[in-house]
Amino acid sequence: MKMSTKGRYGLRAMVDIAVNCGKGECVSLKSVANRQNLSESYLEQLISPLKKAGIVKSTRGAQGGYVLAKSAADITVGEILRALEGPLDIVECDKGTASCGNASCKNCVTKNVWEKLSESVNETADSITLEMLARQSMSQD
Amino acid sequence: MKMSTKGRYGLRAMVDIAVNCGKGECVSLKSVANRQNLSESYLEQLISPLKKAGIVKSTRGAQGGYVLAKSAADITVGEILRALEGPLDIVECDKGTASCGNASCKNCVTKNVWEKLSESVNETADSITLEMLARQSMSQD
DNA sequence: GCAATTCATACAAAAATACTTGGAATTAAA
DNA sequence: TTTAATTCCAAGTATTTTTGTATGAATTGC
Repeated sequence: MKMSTKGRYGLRAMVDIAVNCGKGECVSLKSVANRQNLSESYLEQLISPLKKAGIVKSTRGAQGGYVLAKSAADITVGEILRALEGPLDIVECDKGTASCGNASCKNCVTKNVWEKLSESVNETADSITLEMLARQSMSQD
Repeated sequence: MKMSTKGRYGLRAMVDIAVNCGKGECVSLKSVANRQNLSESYLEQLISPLKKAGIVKSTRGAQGGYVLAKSAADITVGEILRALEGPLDIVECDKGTASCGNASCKNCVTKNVWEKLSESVNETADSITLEMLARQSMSQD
């Protein structure tokens, strides 16, 4: 039931990028790693799915780095976490036998539970934008 | 982000017990395991925390088994899952350094995110009672 | 006494997590 | 044009967690 470091570190990295690339300049992962006290090489792995999801853009080479691919107000926490962790479903119940015990899912009343939980997690995560977090972070410094 | 088999199997077992012990009689784990197609010895490990949490009662010896320790209407899914899985927190942020990177948690704007997610999961899980699930299950058979 | 059951604990295989390592490709700046 | 800084890519690895199994003791109805 716990979120892995992918989601935890990745969201922190996104807030860091949102805060530190205000003037069109991009930020290197190295600087993110230093500020956030994270391993740079591990961050590299986390940023990759974020790029594929169209959340950040990169420029290679010296002086390169990352910028948000769109406005922070248009990026939700849900979007970020799904890119990093896959579907935010507490239980994936579509395999039938896996959690139901019988292929027909006849007795699978628990399925409704997992669906409701997924719904509430996704709704909550989607209701928070990166801009909100960036604003909070900046008002603290 | 996924719930382990503890929560999945355990909740199914609880629904099974709620459905199959209507007349004050108790149900053996063996019968639960058979109906639900689960390993009996593994179920034994799952029922233990449920007993400690005061959700089921047991009687030992031949003809022994388990009964709900209180009315199914007074048992929530949240209660069951917390007994099985520990706190239903997507991230536990109280350790400071673990997810924040600095002990003072100064920049930990993500903490608010994890707290909101936890809140919505707990609220949703607590809004579903075992009675609702038992009713659904019985109406399907 | 015997069989059925809960209860307790230790062990083990498999899977997932959390990184590290090594290098290739790209590009701005010296 | 070299050099340093960076993204990008793919494996490899140690640790932890998960998902059970195995063994046996304790209890109790028949």
